[in-house]
Amino acid sequence: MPPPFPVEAFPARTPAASQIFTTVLSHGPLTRADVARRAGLSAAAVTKAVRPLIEAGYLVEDAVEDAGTETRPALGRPANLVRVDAGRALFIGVKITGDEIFGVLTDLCCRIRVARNFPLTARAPGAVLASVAELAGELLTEADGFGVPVLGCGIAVSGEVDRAEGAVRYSPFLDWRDVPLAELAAMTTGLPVTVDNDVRALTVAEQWFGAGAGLSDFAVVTVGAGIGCGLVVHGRVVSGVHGVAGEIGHVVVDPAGPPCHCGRRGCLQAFAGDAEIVARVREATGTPVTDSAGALALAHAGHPGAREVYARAGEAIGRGIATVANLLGPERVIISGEGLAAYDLFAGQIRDAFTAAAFGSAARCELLTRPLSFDEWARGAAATAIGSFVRADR
Amino acid sequence: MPPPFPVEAFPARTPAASQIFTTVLSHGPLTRADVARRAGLSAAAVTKAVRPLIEAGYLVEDAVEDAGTETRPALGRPANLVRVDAGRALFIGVKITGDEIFGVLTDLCCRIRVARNFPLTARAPGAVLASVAELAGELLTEADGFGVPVLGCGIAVSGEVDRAEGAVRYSPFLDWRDVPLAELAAMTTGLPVTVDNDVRALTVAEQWFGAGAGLSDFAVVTVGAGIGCGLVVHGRVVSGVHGVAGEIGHVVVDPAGPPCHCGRRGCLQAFAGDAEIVARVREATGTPVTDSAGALALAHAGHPGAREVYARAGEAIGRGIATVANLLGPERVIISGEGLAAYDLFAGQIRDAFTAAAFGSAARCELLTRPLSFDEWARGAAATAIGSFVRADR
DNA sequence: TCTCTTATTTTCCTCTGTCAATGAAAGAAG
DNA sequence: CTTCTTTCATTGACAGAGGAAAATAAGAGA
Repeated sequence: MPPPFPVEAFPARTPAASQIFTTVLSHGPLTRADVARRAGLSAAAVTKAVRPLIEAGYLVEDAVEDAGTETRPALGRPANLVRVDAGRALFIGVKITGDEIFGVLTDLCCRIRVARNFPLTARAPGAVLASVAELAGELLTEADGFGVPVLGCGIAVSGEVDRAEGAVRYSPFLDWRDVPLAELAAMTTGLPVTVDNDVRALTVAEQWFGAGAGLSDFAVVTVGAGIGCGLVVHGRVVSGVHGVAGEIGHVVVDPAGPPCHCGRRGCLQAFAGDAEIVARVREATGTPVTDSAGALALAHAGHPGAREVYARAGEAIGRGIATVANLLGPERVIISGEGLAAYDLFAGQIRDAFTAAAFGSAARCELLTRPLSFDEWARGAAATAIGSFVRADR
Repeated sequence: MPPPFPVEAFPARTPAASQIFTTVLSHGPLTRADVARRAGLSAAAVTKAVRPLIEAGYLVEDAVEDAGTETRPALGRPANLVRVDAGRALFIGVKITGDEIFGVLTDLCCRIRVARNFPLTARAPGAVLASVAELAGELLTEADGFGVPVLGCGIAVSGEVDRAEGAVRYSPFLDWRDVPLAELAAMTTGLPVTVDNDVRALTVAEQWFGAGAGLSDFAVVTVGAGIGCGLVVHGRVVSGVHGVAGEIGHVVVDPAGPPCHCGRRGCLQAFAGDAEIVARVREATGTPVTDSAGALALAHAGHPGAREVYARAGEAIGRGIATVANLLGPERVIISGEGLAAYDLFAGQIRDAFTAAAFGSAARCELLTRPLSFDEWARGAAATAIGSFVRADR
């Protein structure tokens, strides 16, 4: 969405410059020669593209200090490392849930500097927007202390989101339909705003700054209140033609399984969603647990019924991941989300079910876990803002 | 794979030229202005790129004859249509199955001109290669009659195929592992050879010449001996990092379902594979049917048990398609394959199951059926060869 | 100091695709 | 019948992106 007033622009007009910057951003300090190799460009092109980025302060050249002698080859001229100046700019990321909003202030390398969260009392777009504006305002005040500009704001919402248009098409949790959130938020915050689906935002963060860096094909599976999945295919996040993609939560794992709130039976969600696990533990143990912590405690205490519930959840998750792997053949699947608190309880089942259901070479896909605090969702939103900033016009 | 001797090269060095040619190839005769709009280029670029292609005979300019007055706007200079000269070159496509090989000779627009098939008696690479050489030889002889050169050969094999390397990594039906088929076949046929997975080849054919033309995201689901799926995401066919993708056949639809030859239970394949349907019809009706035709006849005769088998197959297919739609959000799913002979028996179930299991806007994905003769598999292989020829070095 | 090796920069140079101007070929208006 | 208007197509000048090769830089070792 166009910002309401002129904002500093990223000085990378050519595709090569964007590519070079993102290479440095994702792969830490690199020599120019390395950048050239990774990006498939000539050394000359790198030199030319890097100069304006250094002049603008987005990149810095480290002195030849051999920070890690072991990596430097003995021969030849010592290389100069180029890296992103993380402190050059700040970004705001906001994750909106049905009853709370989380905000973070990050640097250019998407490291969290400040985190804030508010309860959300009303869900009407206007009310939420006011909360977002207040949160952003607080973060902007914090940002003043850093003496560098805030260059963008990302907002993550679950549901169907049209990132290009900056509109929330449908959000069940907020009960929104076709809300032009980017435009509205840009108006109230005075920043360029990027709106994206929450799981996709997290996927972008992994792609640029996490375990997906440098991979052309990977998936992120989030386990928590819902089961989500973000996909990167051919190096690009999959959004789906209609804004829906990665809906793994309602893939039917077992038609005879427990009923799901979506009306069907045996959805992955019904096996492994937070609330569903709690309900299932309650049934299985007869103990009136009311939240994940309670269910978790019961299972950790060794209650066989509770453990069984987690085991079945793990099995369902593993099978869901295998489905993704069979369909897309990703290089890696990153398992993440708040639900990982219970990881020890279903890690084995996830792996076993995955291995059993993965077909042929799809089984060579690597499974990786990455615990996730709730702030990281907001960080994902910030990552989308950084992405928008860096490649403003394509 | 590099051809063993110099072959005519496609005169399109720049990305724009390739793009322009493929636009004309996929979208029939177009005016230059239309091409420019579709390809997002300037009219000048189109004029310049088209000239050498016309000179080389790959494109022709139709006279201003208003073949379809209704489409022509009343105002302005009449446009000249540019189209591909289908007869400018020929290509060979070969599909290898476990017991037969199918070959076609197609023109540049991938229309079948000649079709041939051989039984396959031995499956060792050497023996198969000899058959392929013989088949290609016959087709080359036929090609002589057309007076235009054969510019490439595509070979489609089921299993894991590394198209870039031209190698068959693993083919269960042929019991091959790491066979450098492209290189070998190039040697024996004297043509540039492209090797790809059979379902992906079919998907390429749809993408360039069929119902997927112009779509950036779609899927092809084939129903036949096996259940396959080819995916196009972001305008590119998905191959998977390890050469496996679209393995929908062994997605578990119902853990309590019938056993599958892969060792699990309730795979989509176990519900809807040809042989599995026949077996299930036999069980359900007690009639010793031995092939699809028999099973089909029984169902068409109204035998309730047989109909039920087809209905369950349709349900499983619909659920599999919904899984694809939920994960990738394609614009269209093309249902194809020999199994469509039974389409009337499970069309309703496919649609119902799809609608029930598709999540939110994913349900807006269009389902399209396209009956498929067996020669079309070979045509798919030819399409990959045309693709390789047209964008030889990107 | 000289040589060897690799990194980086500089200096052309090619080459692609755009821009703006111009020519063409209709039908419409007068 | 002439002149306008509109859209298609072509041309030539041009910007500017990225490559190749040569020049320069900076250490290690002889």
